[in-house]
Amino acid sequence: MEAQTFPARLPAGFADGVFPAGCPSRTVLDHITSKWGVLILLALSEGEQRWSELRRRAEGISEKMLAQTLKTLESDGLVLRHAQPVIPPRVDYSLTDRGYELTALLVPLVTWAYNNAGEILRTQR
Amino acid sequence: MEAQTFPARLPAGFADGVFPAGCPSRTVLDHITSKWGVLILLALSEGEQRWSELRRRAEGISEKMLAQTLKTLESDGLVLRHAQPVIPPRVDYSLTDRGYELTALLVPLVTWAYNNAGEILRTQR
DNA sequence: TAAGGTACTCACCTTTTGGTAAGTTAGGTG
DNA sequence: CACCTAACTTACCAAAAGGTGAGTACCTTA
Repeated sequence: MEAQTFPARLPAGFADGVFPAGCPSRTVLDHITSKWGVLILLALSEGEQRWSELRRRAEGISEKMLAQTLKTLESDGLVLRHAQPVIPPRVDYSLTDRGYELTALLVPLVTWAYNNAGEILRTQR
Repeated sequence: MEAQTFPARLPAGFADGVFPAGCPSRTVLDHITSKWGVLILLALSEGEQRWSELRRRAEGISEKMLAQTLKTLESDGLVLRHAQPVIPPRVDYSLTDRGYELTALLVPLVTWAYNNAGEILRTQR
């Protein structure tokens, strides 16, 4: 009764059970699990949207953080920025294929948080 | 061609596409997507572990953050703390059922990050 | 009697994160 | 000619996160 089996298994790279400090996946994980990153990715999972629309959806985000978050996600190849040279400016943001791949995993997580948040906070001491 | 269908759908509570600022799920989401929270949950998904073992696995974590993270996860009902009254002290940490439910969703996400991190960072600019 | 082992806590300080408010761009509109 | 609009950028400041090193408990072993 040594090797118990659990439902979900970590990738082989973590076979020793250690999550190395300098591992590139830490950086990426930080981006995609950041407070605002999650919300923006989720919003975009519903389709292409403009800057102002994203601002509205991720309630409470500042312009600074929206800009910063979008830049990070874009440079990670998760979000596509399509700027039209019109005045006033119009910029549409959407997910790349990689972004869709990711939100497919992110949505269940957020859904779980949404469904369980009530009971979790209610039963705190 | 108005209502495009995407692979993953958000819960009905977000039907308007807005993620409210005061929503309880934001708090829970912050806990479970926190830098150290993810790592601890993942480590525990491999089975019960002692304090010192968790410290080793979540490489780079300080004792302060380990204590803080474990307290948060425990009060969220995700982690179980089992202290044995021996000297020197021995404390075992494990996942609750709710914790396992969560890691089942978390593991695929981290696996994705692990598999894609290399290419994401390589193709930056 | 002194040192060792484990799981912490605390005070203090640094670093990072994030908010606020103002400024920028340039053509279209009154 | 002044103002509007949308999508930003910048400087400055406040708040939060996080690291460091010391201290604690207490029984066991040398």
